[in-house]
Amino acid sequence: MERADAARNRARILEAAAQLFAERPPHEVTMDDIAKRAGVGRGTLYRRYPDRASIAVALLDEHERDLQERLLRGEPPLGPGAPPADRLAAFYAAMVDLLEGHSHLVLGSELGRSRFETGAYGFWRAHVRSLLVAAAVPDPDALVEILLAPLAPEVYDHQRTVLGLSPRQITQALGRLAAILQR
Amino acid sequence: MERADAARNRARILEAAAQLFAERPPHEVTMDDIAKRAGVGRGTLYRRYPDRASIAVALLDEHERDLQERLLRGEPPLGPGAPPADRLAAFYAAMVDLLEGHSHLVLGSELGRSRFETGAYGFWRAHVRSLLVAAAVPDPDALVEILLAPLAPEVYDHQRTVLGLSPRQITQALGRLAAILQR
DNA sequence: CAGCTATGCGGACACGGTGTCCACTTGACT
DNA sequence: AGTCAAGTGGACACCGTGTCCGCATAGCTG
Repeated sequence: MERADAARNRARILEAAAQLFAERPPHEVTMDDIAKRAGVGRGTLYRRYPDRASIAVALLDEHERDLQERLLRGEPPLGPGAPPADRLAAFYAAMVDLLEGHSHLVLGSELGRSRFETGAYGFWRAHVRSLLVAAAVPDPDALVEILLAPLAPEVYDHQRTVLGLSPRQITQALGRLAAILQR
Repeated sequence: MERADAARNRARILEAAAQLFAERPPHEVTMDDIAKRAGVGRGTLYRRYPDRASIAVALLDEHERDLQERLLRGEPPLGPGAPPADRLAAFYAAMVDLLEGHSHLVLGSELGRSRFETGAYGFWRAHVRSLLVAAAVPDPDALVEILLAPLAPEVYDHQRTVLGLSPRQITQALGRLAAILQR
């Protein structure tokens, strides 16, 4: 049972963090900044969010839930019903949308390798693995991570920012990757 | 023109760093540790290597040079002469060897996104891009990063350590990826 | 409405790593 | 041997982190 002031502060913290991640590169946002902006003490901040990553994860949570829902019960080709290759391509397209809209948040998480331990990643992994199984690919476990690797926020950011690729180009290239499942 | 003591100290620093990266996770190795182990002051260390990443890059340099040489002038399928798909598969296999042998170094670099700025990455990129061009793939620029993404040290480490995959399994899965070029 | 309790708050604090700076040393050239 | 610039090393100040504990207050109870 969460107290009213606790709930209010959590909302403040998340909003402050969202603002800060939007206006600066993530490694320049300190826990102190977030606490200050939220009008909250350090102790209060650390009580719920032990580090920057957990804040960004919380921020992304709703968007991820939404996509998860569409993967499980949405219309094909994203949802069930379409051939695995098409569903994978649709998944890639949806992830590009998500990265595009919230890349600074995802990047804010600075997850690095701990990215693999988030619940969301586990879900993507399970989803893609099921597509691989449906497509009768040998050794699906080995291929899953490889197919998810291009969705790493750092990779996407580099493609967009440094190389100047458009979301559309990236989506199409990923679509070519998804075609692997067609054999 | 480098003075004799400077050269000696550089060698010491690199050896100390190699030892430390081999015996501990990278984020537990501080610049101070490296300086201590090398028997060198902090100032001396920072003079050449402004951060941990640059040390790891220096350590990896020779191995990368070696692979670059084999890509340019070695026997097919790694070197020139074989079909693009085969050369890409061979490149993947060689990279898995490199990651397997020196993963703690690569990880030590903690490159994160700055990984894309290293000279070695630029070389991999140019190489794979040339294979894509040779295979007449549309929009090679968009596909290059995607094909290199699975070689990110974090991804490889996760596959090996957490998922318990063997280098052979990973190589084979990457080989399946390389088959994209066959159409 | 008053009293109670435990949950939550917040700022002070100690710690550890980073990077800089400058007085001193030492190698290389004359 | 003398000169001087390159190189050295450790002290120092700074910053971010995470913890801890006295205090406030929300929410329950009678």
